[in-house]
Amino acid sequence: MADESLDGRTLRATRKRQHRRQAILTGALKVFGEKGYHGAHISDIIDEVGIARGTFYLYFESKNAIFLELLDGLLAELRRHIVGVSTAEGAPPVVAQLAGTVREVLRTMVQNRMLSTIIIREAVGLDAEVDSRLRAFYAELLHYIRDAVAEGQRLSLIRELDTEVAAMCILGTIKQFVEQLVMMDVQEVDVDRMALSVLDFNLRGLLRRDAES
Amino acid sequence: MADESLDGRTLRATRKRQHRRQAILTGALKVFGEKGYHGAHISDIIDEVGIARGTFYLYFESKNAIFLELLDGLLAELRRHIVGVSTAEGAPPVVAQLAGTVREVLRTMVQNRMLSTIIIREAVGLDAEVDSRLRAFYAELLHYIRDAVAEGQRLSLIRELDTEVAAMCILGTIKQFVEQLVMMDVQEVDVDRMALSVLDFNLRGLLRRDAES
Amino acid sequence: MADESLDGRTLRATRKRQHRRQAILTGALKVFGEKGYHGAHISDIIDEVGIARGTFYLYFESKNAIFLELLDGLLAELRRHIVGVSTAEGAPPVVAQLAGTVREVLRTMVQNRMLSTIIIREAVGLDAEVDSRLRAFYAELLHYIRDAVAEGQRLSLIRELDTEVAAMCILGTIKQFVEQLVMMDVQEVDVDRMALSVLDFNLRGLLRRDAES
Amino acid sequence: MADESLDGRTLRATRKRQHRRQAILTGALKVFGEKGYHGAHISDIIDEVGIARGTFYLYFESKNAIFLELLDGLLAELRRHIVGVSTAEGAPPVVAQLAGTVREVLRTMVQNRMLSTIIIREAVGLDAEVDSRLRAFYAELLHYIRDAVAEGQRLSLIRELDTEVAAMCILGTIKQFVEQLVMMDVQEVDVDRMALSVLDFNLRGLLRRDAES
DNA sequence: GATGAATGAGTTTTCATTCAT
DNA sequence: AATGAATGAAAACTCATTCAT
Repeated sequence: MADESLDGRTLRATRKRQHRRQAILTGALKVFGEKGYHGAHISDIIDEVGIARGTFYLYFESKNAIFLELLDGLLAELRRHIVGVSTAEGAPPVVAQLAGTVREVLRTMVQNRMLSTIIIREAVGLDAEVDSRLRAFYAELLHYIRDAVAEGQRLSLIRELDTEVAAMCILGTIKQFVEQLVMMDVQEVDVDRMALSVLDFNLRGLLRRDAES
Repeated sequence: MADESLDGRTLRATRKRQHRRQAILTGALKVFGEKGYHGAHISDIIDEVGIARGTFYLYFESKNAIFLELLDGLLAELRRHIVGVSTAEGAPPVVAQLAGTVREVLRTMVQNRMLSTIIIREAVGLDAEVDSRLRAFYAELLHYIRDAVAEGQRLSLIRELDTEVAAMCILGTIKQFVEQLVMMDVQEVDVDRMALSVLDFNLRGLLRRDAES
Repeated sequence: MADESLDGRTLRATRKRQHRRQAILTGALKVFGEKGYHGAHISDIIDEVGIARGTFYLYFESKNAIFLELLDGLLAELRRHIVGVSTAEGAPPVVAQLAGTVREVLRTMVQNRMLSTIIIREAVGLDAEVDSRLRAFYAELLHYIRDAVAEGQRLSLIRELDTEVAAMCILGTIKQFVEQLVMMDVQEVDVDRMALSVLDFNLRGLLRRDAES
Repeated sequence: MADESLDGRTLRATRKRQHRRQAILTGALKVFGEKGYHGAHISDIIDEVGIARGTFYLYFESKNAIFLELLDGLLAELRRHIVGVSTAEGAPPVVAQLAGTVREVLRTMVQNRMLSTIIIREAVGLDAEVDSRLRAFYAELLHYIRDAVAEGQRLSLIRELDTEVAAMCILGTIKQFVEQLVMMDVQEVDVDRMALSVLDFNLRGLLRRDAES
């Protein structure tokens, strides 16, 4: 009996702990999103969550640490959606795969509107650690895009061009869309349509097909 | 004699004042570029310029004020290069005009590498004032691009597409290039070639011409 | 049965309580000895003992209270070894009694190495209470030594000298030895030999016997 | 003219700076002496001196830094009085030289009553830096005393004994006297007489000359 | 005008103690 | 009794801005 009740208690305590930890993360996310990293003070976070000063430090080591954790969370989620383009038989067309990735990245960032703002706008230069993680993430992203483009070339879907330049352009268009989406306080955005628009632009460019001739 | 010498003195004093003011702006630009807005302290600026602490406040009202002035300077210079697309007779082709603008924007930002970093990365969220100026600038830029695209459509150079989306994509590609250029510590970059690459990407997209058929 | 078992339970509970109280005292002693009063945190003590934070406060009122209790314990033990010099018939020679006391004091402090460190180095100035107890203890000690010296003079064993000064010197030599012993991490020290050395120095001084003539 | 007046101004400014620096040191000394290292807060020091919080940090890097400076000052002054025993012809007798050193050490510490308190009681264990300087100082002191004792033995002034033990005993007696002097709030103490008493005790010990035979 | 010493509000972080479970 | 999460007062330190000289 004792054991069971102890287990129950411990379990409940652990859950409560996790719950509060999550509450602090959520509050911090809101505050960071509203005020930016430098404008957000520990005081703002604890006021938002409704906890005492010391309680914050019971769950996180510092302002920087909680920010890093939020950042890591978002980057991890983004990475989950960035899966290499597959050319296996039966796999969807490369372009469709790309469209899927673009759509998921946009969707994730719109859902994490507040943190995305910071990632895109403010995070660079905050901190050596933050910097290096962001750099690494963007490098991965560029690498992924470059590979996809190269694969498209191998399949003769994509024309001859500098894959490096193309990757940068694509990344730029995505970032700009996220920034726009995040700045607009629109709750419901048709992310799918947007992803298709971005992709369409990147695939076909501005010119009329016959304008080049 | 007295009058003349006074005039002379006043003149010289005014010139000296202007000169020093400029020196402080230059020093601040360097420091902001190296350390970012929050990392840059008044101490860093006065050390860089070689003036006393109080002197800084004789020329600028606050840290924020000098930053705003630098920002305004860059935005003004950028605006000078963003001239509406002309369809007057004898004007260069629209595409060439666009290429020119892209080239000048890139060139200006690379030349003002340090401040550009801040505009792209850090300035948003600093301050209501800074924010609104940046928003206004980007809005103008988008507007300019949108108009140019629309003009291209009117001339049947540009295919049917959402000019809003196209403008955002183009802005995104440019920003990404600037960020890349600014991050790389390359002194000499072939901005012209880059502008052409960006333009080429934006004009033609990724796909092979015959891949669509 | 109920009564008996209740008594038994009460008894067992009381014993357990005493046992745990002692465990906390021991853990605190170790921590205080290693880190000093200010460097020792309640967290260190409860980690050392393996109890919860709140449990500590079930047994002791405060950090200061447990420190005071440890201090009192050591002082009481030291006092037990400081018995007045006896001149009763059949009593050992005064010098031998002195030697015994010095030996016991050194031995006790070396055995309580950790607490002794604090008494000698850090305890003064911590707290009015701690201060007054230490002052009282040292005053007693000085008094004891002074009396012993005076007794030695009455018995014509000890030369004419200021007993106050002599007592202070003797106390000083003992404290210095304890400090040295405690600083050296030697586990086994020949306390007896040391006590004899100290005593020899104090009795005979530096000079050659014939150097005075 | 300008140069001269500038020099004058600079000179005056420098003097004022030195003066204020000294005032802070003095205030800190008083506060440290009254409350001990841990009990002394920056707030106490700035209240004592009558300056703003930031001003303190204009002159000293941290609480630890100012304490270290005070400590170094006292140790330096003490070292000035600890000059090796000279056996050159015409030099004063070794014992007289020793007496001089003891007298000067006592005098210096009594004059720097407040800091001496901390050195003797509290300083060990404060900080790695403080610790190592104190250790070094005491090691020097022991070395000096040991050498003096050995020299006395070479000159047949001092009897056969363990110079290490003797040095520790002598150091102990001196420390005890300083502690006593510092604790007593007596303003005027006959340091000379005390130094002679200490020395007499250390030289001749307790026993009557004829008691040993 | 120039100087730089002085200011003090504001920020992060620590840790002994309390209290609901 | 035991637990350990929560508390919040208190402390060190920063830095944009002011002001007497």
